[in-house]
Amino acid sequence: MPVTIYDVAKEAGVGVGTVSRVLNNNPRVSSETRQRVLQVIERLNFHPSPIAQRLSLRKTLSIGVLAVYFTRPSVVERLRGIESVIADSEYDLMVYNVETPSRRDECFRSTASANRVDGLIVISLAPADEDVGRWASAGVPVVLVDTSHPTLPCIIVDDVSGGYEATEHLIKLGHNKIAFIGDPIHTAFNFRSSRDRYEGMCRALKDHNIAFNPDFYLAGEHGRESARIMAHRLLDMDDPPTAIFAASDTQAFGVLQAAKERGIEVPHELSVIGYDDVEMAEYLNLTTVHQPLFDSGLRSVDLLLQSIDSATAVPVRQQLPVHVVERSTTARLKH
Amino acid sequence: MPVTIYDVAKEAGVGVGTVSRVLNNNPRVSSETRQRVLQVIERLNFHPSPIAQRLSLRKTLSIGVLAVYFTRPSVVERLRGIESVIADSEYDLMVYNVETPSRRDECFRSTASANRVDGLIVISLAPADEDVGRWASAGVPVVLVDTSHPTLPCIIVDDVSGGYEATEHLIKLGHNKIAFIGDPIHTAFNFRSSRDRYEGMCRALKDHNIAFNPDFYLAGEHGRESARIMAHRLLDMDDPPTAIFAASDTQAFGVLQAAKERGIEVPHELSVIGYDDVEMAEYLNLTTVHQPLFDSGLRSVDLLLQSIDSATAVPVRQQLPVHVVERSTTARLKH
DNA sequence: GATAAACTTGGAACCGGTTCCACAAACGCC
DNA sequence: GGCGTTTGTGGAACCGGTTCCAAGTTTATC
Repeated sequence: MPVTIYDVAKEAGVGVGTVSRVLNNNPRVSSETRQRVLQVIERLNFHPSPIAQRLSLRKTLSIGVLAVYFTRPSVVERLRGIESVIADSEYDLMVYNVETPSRRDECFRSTASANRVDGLIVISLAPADEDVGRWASAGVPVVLVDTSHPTLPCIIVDDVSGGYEATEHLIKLGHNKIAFIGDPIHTAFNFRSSRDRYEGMCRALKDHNIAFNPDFYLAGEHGRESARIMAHRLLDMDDPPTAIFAASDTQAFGVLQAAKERGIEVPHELSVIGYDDVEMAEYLNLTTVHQPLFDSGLRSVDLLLQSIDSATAVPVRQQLPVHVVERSTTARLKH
Repeated sequence: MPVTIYDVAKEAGVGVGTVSRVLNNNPRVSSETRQRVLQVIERLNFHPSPIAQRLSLRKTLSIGVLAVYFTRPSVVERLRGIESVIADSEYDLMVYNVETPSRRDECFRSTASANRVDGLIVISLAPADEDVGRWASAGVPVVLVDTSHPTLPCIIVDDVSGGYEATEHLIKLGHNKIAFIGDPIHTAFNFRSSRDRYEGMCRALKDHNIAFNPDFYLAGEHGRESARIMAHRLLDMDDPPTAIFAASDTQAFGVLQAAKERGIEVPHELSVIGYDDVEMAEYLNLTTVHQPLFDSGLRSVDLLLQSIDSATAVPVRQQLPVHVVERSTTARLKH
């Protein structure tokens, strides 16, 4: 039923090779023949089958993106960066969302066979050496975003120094009772960012000779609600913190909610700083650590397309800058 | 280099047909042969090429989602519903993001050739008869979400009655100076929802014999910032509205921002109601009209898979329910 | 023990493109 | 006019699966 290259060839009185050459703008076709073929293509409304092209070219013409919780604001922003580059390329974008370890393993495995995707971007998921080996032997180029591996190109931010800067910002405002709210140490996906941000915090405290009260470290399931509850725990203490560093904006929102619920005024009675600088952070005037989310997506595709073309994957480690964006949830304490 | 079905066949000492039958769990293979072939498959680490399968089966095994502004919270939520069903199916998910009319046309056109996608979900974009015709002649099943066409299955909500209910909620609280903030009448993508919600509002006012002040209708580019500015325009009036109905939660957030900037207390001095019930609405305690976003995505895939299987696309018009969620941005006026 | 039916199996044809090779025609050169 | 080169073209082979048909083998039936 659908029109094929053979139909076009027969109708135009030429061979299939010639039609193919016309399609691919190969100069070795006389201009009269080219005209004739183009007219037939137009008349029959012929569109070459992408699948047949893919089989023949041995390329899938699509690149996969493997993301955890792809509806989280920060991930969405990265995806937007990725999409913006892919839309202008010859590639299609396949999205694989991961919400369970088994789904992750399934995705890691299935993308590691030839002819599934021409390249893969993995967001926030740390692949094991075994996974990396499978991709390598299948010849699938991979770029990591917000996670890293010694042999793979990756786009990251320095979460340790982000945590350091956030903390230093609070210290400079005169705080020394600073609490941390973050993700569990052992998550299903082994996320590093919360831990790194915490480490940055510890270093900053140490550099400023501030002792850290271990009770001020709280970790729980990622999410606003969980952070809200943890914040209440902190504020219930006899000697509560005067500032809270949340490992993400989402968690910072939970902290703000808790403060509101108890009538604690932010920032004059409590300073709150987040991390990510998602769109809502600006709206809610949240002081936070900005990281270039959109840009990270954009660059990851650039890197991927490069390593698809060059075939020799050069492991590049691009570290993007972070900086504190001061808004109105942090301030010097009112005495 | 990659292992093919021929390699497996030769290694196992059988024909390719037999290997294929083993792969597809065809019962017409003796169990000894099956065992032998499976062992070879395991040993050679063979994975059938999806592309070759697709060409041979004449199916792409992927379904496309065409979304406008796929990072908008409401769209993300629909996508999540879509993804949750597709992840469990044999299909891959291809995402096409549209931000300009030319990109929309390009996507409409490119998806309408055979062998690109097995089915298509279109979110919030109204296809022209011409587009629908192209899909039909290419035999591509299409399901529409948040938009409709007489000959295509679609998942919608009744925006008119949503607007009606929102307005009635305000009226019952004693408001009769109610303003509307929505999208421009003529958008690049010809969105209907804002207009329909406005129409619902008009009907409710009429049913309650409340005259509508035309100055209370403001339309501008979708977005928080634009809504904020429009809200200021309303509140600058000599006789300003006591309640504002925003055509989306995002716009309602802009209204709340404006109120805050002028020290107007919500809800006692001004009531604000939104539309969509995105996640942030709950956090910000925004009274709004809930529409089942996740569910709309979910159902659209169900419908699509159904019409892929049955081949005879039964035009179904599923109308999902909406209801007002009362939170704390609407209240009776304080005198 | 002959015949039919059921079960297995191999392999060619096919899906719809690309590409390489062979060959013919045109051209330039001496 | 003969010979090498360039240009244009057709078509076979190939990409890696699925499926159908023919044929061989086994089992059931009388």
